[in-house]
Amino acid sequence: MALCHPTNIEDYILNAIAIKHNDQIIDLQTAAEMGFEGEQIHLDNSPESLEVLRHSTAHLMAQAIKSLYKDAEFYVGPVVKEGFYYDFKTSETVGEADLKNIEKEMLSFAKKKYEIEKYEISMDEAKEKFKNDHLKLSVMERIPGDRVSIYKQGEFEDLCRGPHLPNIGLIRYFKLTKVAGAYLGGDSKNEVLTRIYGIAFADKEALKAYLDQMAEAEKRDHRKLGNEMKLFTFREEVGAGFPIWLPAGGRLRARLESLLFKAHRKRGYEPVRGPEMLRSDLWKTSGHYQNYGENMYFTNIDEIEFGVKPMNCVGHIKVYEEDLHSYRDLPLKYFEYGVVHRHEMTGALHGLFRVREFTQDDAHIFCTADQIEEQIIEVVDFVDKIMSTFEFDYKMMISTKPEKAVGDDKVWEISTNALKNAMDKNKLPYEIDEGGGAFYGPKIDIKITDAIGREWQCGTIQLDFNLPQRFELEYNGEGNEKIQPVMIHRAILGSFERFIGILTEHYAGEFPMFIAPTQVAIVPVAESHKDYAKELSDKLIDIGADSEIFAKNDSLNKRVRTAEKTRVPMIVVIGDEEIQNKTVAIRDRRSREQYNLSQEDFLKLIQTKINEVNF
RNA sequence: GCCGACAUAGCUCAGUUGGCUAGAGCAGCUGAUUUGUAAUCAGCAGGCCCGGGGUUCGAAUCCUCGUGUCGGCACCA
Repeated sequence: MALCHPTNIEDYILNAIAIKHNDQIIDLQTAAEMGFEGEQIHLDNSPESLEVLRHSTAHLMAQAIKSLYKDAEFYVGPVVKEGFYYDFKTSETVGEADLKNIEKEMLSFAKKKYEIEKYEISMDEAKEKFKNDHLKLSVMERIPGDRVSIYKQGEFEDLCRGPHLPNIGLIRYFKLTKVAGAYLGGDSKNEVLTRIYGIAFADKEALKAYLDQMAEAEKRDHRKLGNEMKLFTFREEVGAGFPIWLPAGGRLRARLESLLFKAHRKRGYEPVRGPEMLRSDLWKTSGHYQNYGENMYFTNIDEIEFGVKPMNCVGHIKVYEEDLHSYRDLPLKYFEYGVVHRHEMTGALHGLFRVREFTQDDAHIFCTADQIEEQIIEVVDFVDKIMSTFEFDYKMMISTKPEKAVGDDKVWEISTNALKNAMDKNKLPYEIDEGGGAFYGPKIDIKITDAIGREWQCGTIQLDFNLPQRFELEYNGEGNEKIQPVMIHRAILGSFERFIGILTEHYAGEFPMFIAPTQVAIVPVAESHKDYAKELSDKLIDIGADSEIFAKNDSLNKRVRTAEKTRVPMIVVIGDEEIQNKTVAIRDRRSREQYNLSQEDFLKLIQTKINEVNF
């Protein structure tokens, strides 16, 4: 297919902005010189088109920045999942308020409709050209070969491999979204550059849809909803990263805990509990003192140093040590809603997603090497049961042996294969994170995506050969020989804090009946109906449901509205009619319907809804 | 920890270039009203303007040091 060389912007919109050749996006500048033919890419919102558009928008932004900040030097400006960014440096401070100015400048450049030209020069020439930009020079250090391409639009030139739009006039619908600091090369030892993020689309509608979607996501932010629904709070005087659970959050959490408790008992786990602080000597034995001490909190009691636990393994090991064990006893499974403290860096704290004190649904399985696979399968199954109950999309990653590791290769191979087999047998997809395992063993991480697309690790399943060895754990084998057990460290929700945060965003606060802080809102029509409301409320408690009576001295409409705003799953209105007929008038939030039920059927319905979920 | 921004009533937010007694809506309290499915009316109360220090005749407002929060980066056993 021949390529046209349009003479005005409108023609570009009609014609291709780039072509796709052997799955590679080739811009017109490159195609013109190389004569490639291929599938046309038009300016639309396809991934290929957006890739080109956003890359060029990043350049346009750099052009605007250069024009506003004369001493600006530029590092890299790639296209990423959520748009694009450019890292740069200037002597002036760039804040959020400056984004509008930069956008304005970008638009005024775009109006000039500069052609984006491409030419190649030798590396030496490039180094001469960018000799005043030490950031660009450091980019060049990493480029192999001795020729580089330069893209030029108006006076602005940038070292770049492309692909780019043919003309900057095509860039119209974009927005600079955030300004941030970022370490050069992603390494905290390096200097900090200014990074501006932006987004661009082919048309106005797509940009608007994107911005609306972001605004929607913001509404379901668990920090906002947690505040509105009074689930939890943080207070400056209490300290950063230490959540306070309010009654509504406490009820929700208690429901989750009790469901999960039963689920563990069904699978043969025994509840145990270790102390909150253990002597530092134990942390030295486990290796945490040496390797992770800077993330732990320590205190002295009678001149003996104690470490507040950052995990529950050691406590469970002490449970294991309390008895002699036979191979016949294994697997042994201990679980605990273990409160742990970790010194997270201030900048890492984020609502309930990242805190300094949290409760893990933690368990340790002590088993024989032969049992690893079946135990993994059981845990993966457990995870899937819970994730599918909540309709979560989740992703699993198997992390393999890292550089720094303990245990011999053979054991690593067996355990890594055990993880892979378990996944394959369940036909569960997974990704491999090569070398991303813990130093004591490979692991499977379960990641859930939040309302704005960020991935958060929740559950984890880790094979541990290190701690059993360090603590010299053993059991008696068939021939009465001493054998070292294998330890599987696992958490399914990960932590109640993070999981409830994600649940809140997932349901936008509209929790399903079985987990909701309050199951039913009761609205008596008039004062004379309050007794019946109380009666109903008591009956609900008897079947394990929480309710709230809205009997304030307000209009009925107002109280229905208030009840609705609490996001309670079901509202029942009761008045003379209901009392006389022993019925309730139901308003179901999910189905948006109103209907009547006899009191008996209503209670049965609630009971069914609460009990229909088991993990 | 790093870069940038922010912190005013329980909540959401006004508060001009430093200058009157720091305001509003919602929530709360009191009264009237007793309501049939998303806001009844009236009144009242509510503030160490995040904390310490400074500049100034005068600071919610300017400077400084903390604390906390937000957006990223780095970190996340």
